[in-house]
Order: sequence, then C-alpha cells, then structure tokens
Amino acid sequence: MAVAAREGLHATSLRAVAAEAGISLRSVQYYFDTKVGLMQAGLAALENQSNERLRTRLGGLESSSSARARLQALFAIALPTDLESRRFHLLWTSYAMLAMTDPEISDRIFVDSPNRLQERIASILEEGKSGGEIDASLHSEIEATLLIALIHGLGTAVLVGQQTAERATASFEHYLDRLAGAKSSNE
Amino acid sequence: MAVAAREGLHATSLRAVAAEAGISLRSVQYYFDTKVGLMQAGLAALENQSNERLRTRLGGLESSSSARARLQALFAIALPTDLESRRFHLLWTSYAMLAMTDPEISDRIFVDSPNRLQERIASILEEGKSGGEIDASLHSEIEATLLIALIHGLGTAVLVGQQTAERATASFEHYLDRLAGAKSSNE
DNA sequence: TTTTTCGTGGTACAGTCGTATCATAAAAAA
DNA sequence: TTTTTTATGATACGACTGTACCACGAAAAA
Repeated sequence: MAVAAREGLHATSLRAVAAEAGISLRSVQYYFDTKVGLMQAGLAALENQSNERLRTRLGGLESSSSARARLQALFAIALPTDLESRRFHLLWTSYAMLAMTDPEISDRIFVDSPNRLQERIASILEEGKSGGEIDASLHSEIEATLLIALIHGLGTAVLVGQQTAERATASFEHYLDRLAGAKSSNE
Repeated sequence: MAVAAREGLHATSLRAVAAEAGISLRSVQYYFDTKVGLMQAGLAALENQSNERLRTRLGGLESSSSARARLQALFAIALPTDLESRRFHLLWTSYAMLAMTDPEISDRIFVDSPNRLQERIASILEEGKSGGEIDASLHSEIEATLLIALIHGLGTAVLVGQQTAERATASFEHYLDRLAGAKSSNE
C-alpha cells in the first residue's frame, strides 16, 4: 500500500514491495504467490482498512447522536484531507479503474461496498425522518444514492486539488441544510 | 485512446499503440517523441474531445431553453452510458489518478477543466434564478460545486456498475426537483 | 538537378518485469 | 533424533519495456 500510494498502483512491482518491506523478492512471492495475488490482497486490505476506519470513528456515535451529526462524521471520514484518507481515495479509485479493464481484479467489491454504505446512509435517514429531523416525504434510498455520489464526487474534487477541504465541507453543509428543510416536488 | 480504453492506461505501450494504428514503432516515436509525450498528447486529446462533445451537444440549446433542460442535457452527456462516454469517464479518472503520483502528467488540467465547467453551471443557475425558475436565495457557486460533484459521483457509480443509468438519472431528477423548489436554511 | 528535409521501417540495447528453480536454515512433527 | 514443513535468500530465464540508431524512399528546396 505504501508503494502503491507513493509510486502509483501501476508502478507497484513485486521488487518494489519487497524493498519497501525490507525482505527479499522470494518472500513476497511466498506470501502472495503471484502478482495478481498481491493485487487482490492489496484491494482486500484496502477494504478492511476502510471498514475498520469507519467502525472506530463512527461507532462512537451510533444511533445516539442526530442524523445530521452522523452524516457529518461520515463526510469527515471520507474526505481526503490527511495522508491516510488521501491514500485510500487514491488507491480505491485506482483499483476501480483497474477493475474496468483487468478481469482478474473483481469488480464486485465496487458494487457491494458502496451498496452497504448506501444502506447505512438510508437507515440514518430513516431514523432522522422518524425523529422529525428530516422531511418524512423524502425517499431514503434515492437520497442515500445522492449522498454517496456527492461524498465521492467532492472527495475526488478535493483529492485532485480542484476544491479545498473547507469549501467542500461548506458545500456539503449547505446540502444538509437543504435536506433538513426539504419539501418534495409535489407539494 | 482505443488501446488505453481497452487494455487500461497502465498497459498502453508504444508498441501497442503502433499495432493499433497499423504503423511501426518508429512512427509512434516520430510523432510523440517519447512515452511521456504520448501520454500528454493522450490527455490533451481527451480534453479536446470532451470540449467538442460538450460544444456540439449542448450548443444547440444555449440560453434558449430552461435552466433545468440544460442541466439535464449536461447530465445526459456526462453519464457514462454509451461506449464513448464510458471511455471518457474511465480514461479521465485514470489520468487524474496517474497525475497524483506521476509528476510529468500535469495536474492543472484536473483543476482548470472542472473549474470552467463549474462556472458554466453557475451561470446557468444565475439565468435560472433571474428567470424565476430557481430560488434566488441559492448560492450559485456552491450549488455548482455540488452539481459537478454529484454528476461526477453518479457517473462513477454507473461506470463501476453500482447504479444503473436509469436509477442515476432518476436520482438526479429528484435533486433537480428539490433544487427548483428549494428554500434556504435560514427561512 | 542536386541537396536537404520529412516520414517511415527495421533493429539492437539496456533495463525491468513476473515467474521459476535451487539451496538452506529454522521450526515443528514424527 | 530423524523427518517434514515452513520460511527465506540468491539467482536465472524469457518476455516485455522505452529509447536510440541506421537505412532508405519520397517530397521539397536549393
């Protein structure tokens, strides 16, 4: 992961990984067998790290805080501000593009993982609706789809330097403002 | 571009390009000089193609149609549905990730190009506001930031197969509905 | 008409890649 | 204690990579 984040996923060779870990090429082969094995293990490790990160930094305020606070926390975790979150966003996107052309990288992860997050967001919205915090006429699934797309889109904009983290956060806050006081289209 | 879209940007070698074009390796060297030159030319060509596409498919309804119709057209163009738009989304994102680790690929394009699009969206919103179509209390720049992030995020979701094009479109329509009838947070 | 530039093909070179093989030392099992 | 498994190093091989060089024909310029 360190090599991939620094040199790029395309430049991650077995020898570079060995040098980074301070072991021999043979040892990398021993643990990952083949290049494809290394790549798959890297993607799996990336997903595990993401889940762990979400668990530790979002578990503290599960179902106790407001829906808005939880969405804010989710956004803060996802936004590529520090080195770790930047690395995750970079590598996750790189892997996703790689999976589009390289069949031995499963593209199921990029469906399943966002789906789980989307359901999580939808349940947050549902609780917010029952708490009167969010307009009950909103369609939770569609709103969750929009939120996850927005979080990812703003993340990419920050990663490439088109937006500052402050500006992206302020924009997201505006979005939440509108979501809180939303009226659906047919009223 | 054909090679990069099929095999992946990382697997685009000079020889593969030569074979695709039906010319010799030497000719590819002659026109692009070096590998870096080929990559830079590829990115430039990608941007030109995108601008051309936007110009021809959005120029027809410039300032004549409603703001909503123009935003819908913009979204339809950006969404990776057909082969050409899928190729663009894939390669653009691949180049963006490459620019994060590879210094000879300028990352300015990924700031300037979205900035231009953002200003374009902001001006559409401004016209929509003066036409009474959009709530005048909205902050056009922030809304443009949100829209561009949303378009890109939904595009990625469709590209990787997490969302269908229909679902993404429906979600975007819902967003436009809310935008049309939006009330700002302080009223 | 001679000379120079442009465009193209073929090919060789040094480097890196993933993979495979051989050897060996430590640990575990028999 | 002998044997097997686990883990690691060193190294070699073929395939591919980007780059550089040489040759040659066509077109343009002199």
